[in-house]
Amino acid sequence: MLQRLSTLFLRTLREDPSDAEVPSHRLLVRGGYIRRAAPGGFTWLPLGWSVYRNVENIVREEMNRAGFQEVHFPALLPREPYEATGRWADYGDNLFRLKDRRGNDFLLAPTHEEMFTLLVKDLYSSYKDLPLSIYQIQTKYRDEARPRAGLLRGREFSMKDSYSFDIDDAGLQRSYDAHREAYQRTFDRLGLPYVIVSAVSGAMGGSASEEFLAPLEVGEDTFVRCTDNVCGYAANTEAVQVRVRESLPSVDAPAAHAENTPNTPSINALVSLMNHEPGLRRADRDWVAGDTLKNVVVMLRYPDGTSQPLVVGLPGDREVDMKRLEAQVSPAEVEPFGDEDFAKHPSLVKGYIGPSVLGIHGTSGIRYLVDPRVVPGSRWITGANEHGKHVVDLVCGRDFTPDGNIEAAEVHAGDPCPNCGSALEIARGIEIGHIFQLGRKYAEALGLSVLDQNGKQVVVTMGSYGIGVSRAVAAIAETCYDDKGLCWPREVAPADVHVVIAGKDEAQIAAAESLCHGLTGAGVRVLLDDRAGVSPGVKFNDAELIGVPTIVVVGRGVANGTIEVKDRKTGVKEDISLAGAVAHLAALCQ
RNA sequence: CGGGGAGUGGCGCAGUGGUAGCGUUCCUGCUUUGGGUGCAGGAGGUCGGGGGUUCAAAUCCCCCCUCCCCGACCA
Repeated sequence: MLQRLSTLFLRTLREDPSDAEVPSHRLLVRGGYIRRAAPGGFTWLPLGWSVYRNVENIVREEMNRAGFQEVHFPALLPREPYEATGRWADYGDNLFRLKDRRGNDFLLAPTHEEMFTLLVKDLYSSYKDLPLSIYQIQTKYRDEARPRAGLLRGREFSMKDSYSFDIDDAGLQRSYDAHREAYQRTFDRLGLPYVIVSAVSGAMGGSASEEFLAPLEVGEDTFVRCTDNVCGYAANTEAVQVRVRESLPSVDAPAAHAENTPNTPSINALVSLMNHEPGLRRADRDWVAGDTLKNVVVMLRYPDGTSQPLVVGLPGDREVDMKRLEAQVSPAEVEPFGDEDFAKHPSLVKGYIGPSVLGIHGTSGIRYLVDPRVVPGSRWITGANEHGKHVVDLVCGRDFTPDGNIEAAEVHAGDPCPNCGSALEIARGIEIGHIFQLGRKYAEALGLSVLDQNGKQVVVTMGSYGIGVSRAVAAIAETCYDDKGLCWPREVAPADVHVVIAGKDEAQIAAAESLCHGLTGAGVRVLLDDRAGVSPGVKFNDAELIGVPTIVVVGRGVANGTIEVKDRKTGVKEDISLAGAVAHLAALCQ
């Protein structure tokens, strides 16, 4: 393959586009790979499309290698299947909806669980047909509230989505493991570093799920992992399970007693007062925020329009993490509890809410879920449900009983690893893949079952697995660039070798042409900068911006029978003889 | 959706009521040819959209759209 810059549909930019912030967006636009075409939508130019296809092909090859078969669905789909699974409502504003000329509802698919389930139902009806894993590489549509960062979060993007179908849970586990392995191979080939983290399944439903995150600061996901990888634990913050003892040994705490604590609607004010008031001071040490039990009220809004209050109790040194809370209450959305809501619930005294009125059996009737650190036997200072008063020595299990636990408290760096107890660290990552054990949710909703060996109908159990293909292009760019431009791994690069003709000397041009002819004959993909009247400086800069892994300069060395070979990533240059150049470069490119 | 910033030629920017400018890109000619050559001439803009105020609006007022950042949202 030989592409000539003299005719390539390309214009590089001399300056960074002002609306691009993250490196991948900035450099892909500047290098002439993509152009913004719509809010959250991009046009791929020849160089970009070439990289995109390389990535797509690697994904495809690895799926095929694992024995998964490719199919292809429309992106434009009718409402009914999504109605059957409840996702027409659950997806909310994020779903692109439209009507045909008869007024029938359609959607642009955000993902295809329903259609795959129906397709298998359409064709298969026996356990003998299973297991089955099929996939597609398709354009997906999600009406994101805020598209951002170029290709990293668009409203139209390309995704490889696979679905597995098994007769039982053991089969699902095998299919899941097969996908997990295929994903590891895929990301290894793409040159993408990744961390596999435990995740929550969110709107997808189902049980076990893991995310593949490329650990990069520009990523939108926050995850924790065991510092120095002591035990290998890693999880999305949403999925972190706090490790606590079941209960504390029964303490000989005095009976709970209410105290006057005027003007202490905040934890800080309360702790400060408790430490300064002689009658309230603690003998052995100062009170700290972690001694208090903070009760946060929120309103849960469900997709059907109903709403319901919830109180989350947690140690006063932590805030509620909205992402973690929403992951727990999904598909409900969390809204702040406003003054008018307080007016409707007079038993809740803002700033002084305590457990005695909470719980579905309490006077307020509001569900009360607590952080797992609030274990039976733990002792707290908390609101007395009276303005300016708090209760001290309130013991969980003795003086109050919550309705249950909830993982909604912030995770802090240094918190103990749930697995081994060593400190956790917090990092950011780009979600490049996600694998789910869906279970039977979709098969049940859409009636996908097969006959087993005994002639009995068995509901099929499913998994779903996604790789963001267009996002992977951006993620790869993010992992490999410098102040001069992009720097692609060879397998995804738009070419293997970028040949620059440095001078206008006939001998140089002839040498470059002959070299390129030899290279393409050897199966090397070549980009040739044969632009006449363009100064060498411009060509060098463009070559570095475009980021092909090997740059060859055919210039004044030709007089001595040599050319220069430069590694884009390391910057290492070496002069090699023109005579052996094809063999040398072909070996370099494998 | 909340907070902040911004929309002027392909790209980067100036322009606070009076003839739309600069740099770059692009075209022509000469020049230069190993790190974004130099000179000269030229092309390219309904100033995000709509309404309003005014003799006159890129500029002032109102509404909307879009982009960027933070948060919320988000397989």
